[in-house]
Amino acid sequence: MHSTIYDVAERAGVSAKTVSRVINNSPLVAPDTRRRVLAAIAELDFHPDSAAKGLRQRSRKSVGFVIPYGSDFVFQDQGMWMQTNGAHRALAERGYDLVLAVPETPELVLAELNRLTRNRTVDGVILYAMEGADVLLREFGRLNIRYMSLSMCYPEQKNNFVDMDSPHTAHLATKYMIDQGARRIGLIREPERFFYSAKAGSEPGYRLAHEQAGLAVDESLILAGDYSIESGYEMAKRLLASKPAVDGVICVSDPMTLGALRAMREKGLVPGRDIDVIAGDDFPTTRAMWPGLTSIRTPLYEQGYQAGMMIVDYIQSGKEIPGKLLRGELIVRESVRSRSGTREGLG
Amino acid sequence: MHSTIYDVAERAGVSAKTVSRVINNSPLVAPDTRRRVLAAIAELDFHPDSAAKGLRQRSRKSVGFVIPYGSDFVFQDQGMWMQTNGAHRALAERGYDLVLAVPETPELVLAELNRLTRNRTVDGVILYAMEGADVLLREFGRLNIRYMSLSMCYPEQKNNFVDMDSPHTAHLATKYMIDQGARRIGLIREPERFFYSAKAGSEPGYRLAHEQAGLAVDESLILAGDYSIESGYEMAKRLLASKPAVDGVICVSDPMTLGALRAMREKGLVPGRDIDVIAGDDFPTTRAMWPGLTSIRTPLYEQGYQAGMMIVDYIQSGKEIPGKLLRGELIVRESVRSRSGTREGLG
DNA sequence: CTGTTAGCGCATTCAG
DNA sequence: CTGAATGCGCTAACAG
Repeated sequence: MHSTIYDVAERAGVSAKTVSRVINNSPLVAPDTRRRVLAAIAELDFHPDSAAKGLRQRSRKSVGFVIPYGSDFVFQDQGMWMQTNGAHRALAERGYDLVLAVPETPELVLAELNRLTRNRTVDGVILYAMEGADVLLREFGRLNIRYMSLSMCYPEQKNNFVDMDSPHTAHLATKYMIDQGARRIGLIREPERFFYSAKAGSEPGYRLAHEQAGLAVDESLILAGDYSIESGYEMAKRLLASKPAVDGVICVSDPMTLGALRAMREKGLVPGRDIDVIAGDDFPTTRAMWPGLTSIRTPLYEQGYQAGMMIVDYIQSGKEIPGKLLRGELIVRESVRSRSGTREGLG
Repeated sequence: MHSTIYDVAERAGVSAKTVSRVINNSPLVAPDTRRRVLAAIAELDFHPDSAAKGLRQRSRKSVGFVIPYGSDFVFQDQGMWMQTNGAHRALAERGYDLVLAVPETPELVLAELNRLTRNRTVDGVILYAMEGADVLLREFGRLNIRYMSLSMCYPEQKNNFVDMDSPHTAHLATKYMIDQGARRIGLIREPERFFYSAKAGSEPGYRLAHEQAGLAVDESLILAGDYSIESGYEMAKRLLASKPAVDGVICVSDPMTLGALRAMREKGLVPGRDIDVIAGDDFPTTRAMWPGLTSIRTPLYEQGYQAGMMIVDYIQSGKEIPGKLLRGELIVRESVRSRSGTREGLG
């Protein structure tokens, strides 16, 4: 049924080791020999057994993609899928497989990671940041587990992460809204438990923009969501109830934006006409539903891709990789009123 | 660093084989011996090398989840992620890992599958249905590859699939809309290339409901989308331009629904006030954005879960598994006008 | 109930 | 440039 390296060797009239050399692209094979071996491989449709290879080389050529599943936001979040896809692409390019892991509770995370790495199912892991990840990461150091985290997990983390430069994007968004004339801007920011993401999330950027504009920050206008639709709704309701009323809202994720928009709809407020809105992720589905929604576009696919590349670098070099920050961009549409020009609302 | 089965054996004062028996839950071990071995395993934090095990047992205890990547709809589709998650959960429960594969072009699909299975990286695959899958599946038979397809891949497929009972759901939706008074209902259905999904997709259900109501079907009102937002937009534009005008639209997926809603918005039509709409998937994000959107809810997580269970059954029994159809439900909200009662529109 | 022997398929010595 | 011997860590087969 399955042919082995010996079958190929016999057919090509060489030793198994030579076949092995060809498989592994060793330069120490005569061109003609290589050709004969390649032909034999093709004829027999030979595929080297990954388990045997892994046993011998102590590497499975695969990476775990670990998503600690804690709440439903995981399922509501297209971003997760984009990151996964980016990581997969990078790994595939480097010859690694992606093994998905979704521990159901925080307590299971370490056990699952331990299993995957200790039994050599994977050579390393990409870990979605979550509460308590800082503790985990230190444990990894002790256990010698190669990892990359998607988002920073603690303030001093210097290596092995890919995160968004949230302060930068938040600054862009806030500055833009202020420049257009908004004066009381609500911020629905990252959850506390991801707060160390990119050196403290969006808040510093928001504050900086205010400072630069000579505007005081009303602390009650900074609220943390948990990335869910519901939290966006709740936080926006609070913001809309503030006095004096907010004239703009910035949401750092699309699901939260959806919730916020619902709260506005309930009050009869139309984004771009009655209130300013900057949305979070610029997912295709959000774009389609709310034409003209000015958005922060975060390179999520790219984030996953970078993480994939970096974990392979780490695995192959054995050296930790300096963390990387990715910048999003502001996509200007019509949900922020232009006080200087004509008033344009959304249909 | 990593301890082996021999280390454990030595520490427990038994042979390696006995340790092996304990690891594999063989009943042929004295309770006391088992305890001693278990203790040694814990003390050494021993995890049996999956490669060595796989080599010996000719099984990696893993399943490939293959998503042929052809177009962006993959990224727009939260359903994919739900299915993946369902499959992962089932596999985890059965002790299998999930290996993600996303071949970039149709030509690469077979090569990738061949690699994964022939080199024993996976024991079987769950394959997302796509154009040409029927040909692939026959090839699998020849190569003795265990597979489950998400959706039927050809009309006569009897085994190894999990699909939605689309005719049933479409019938539910269409009947409901007719009962509420709609008379010219547009259907934006599955793409041609997935048309064999569930014995010909939604169309039969749509037709049946018309027949039962004594209504003729206007063929020009049945249009195929490609699951993308854009296609929903285009198809809806055509439907809205038909004469006499359609008074209702049924979309079989949420992204297509979003496109359709945009087309309606452009014409100033409000669902539930000026036109009836039944949406496709009932994703959380869609629910949040369009309160009151009457929807078909399809059990996508369940579909993945079933596929996971069934592929393991197939792998372990060696026997093909009869295909399974899952039924969605109709979630009634307010986007279909009730001609009998009061007229209620959407805010 | 437990141990011994052998070998899964490949790649790493170390020789030529 | 090529090959022979050896073993990665584990478990089937076969004893006891």
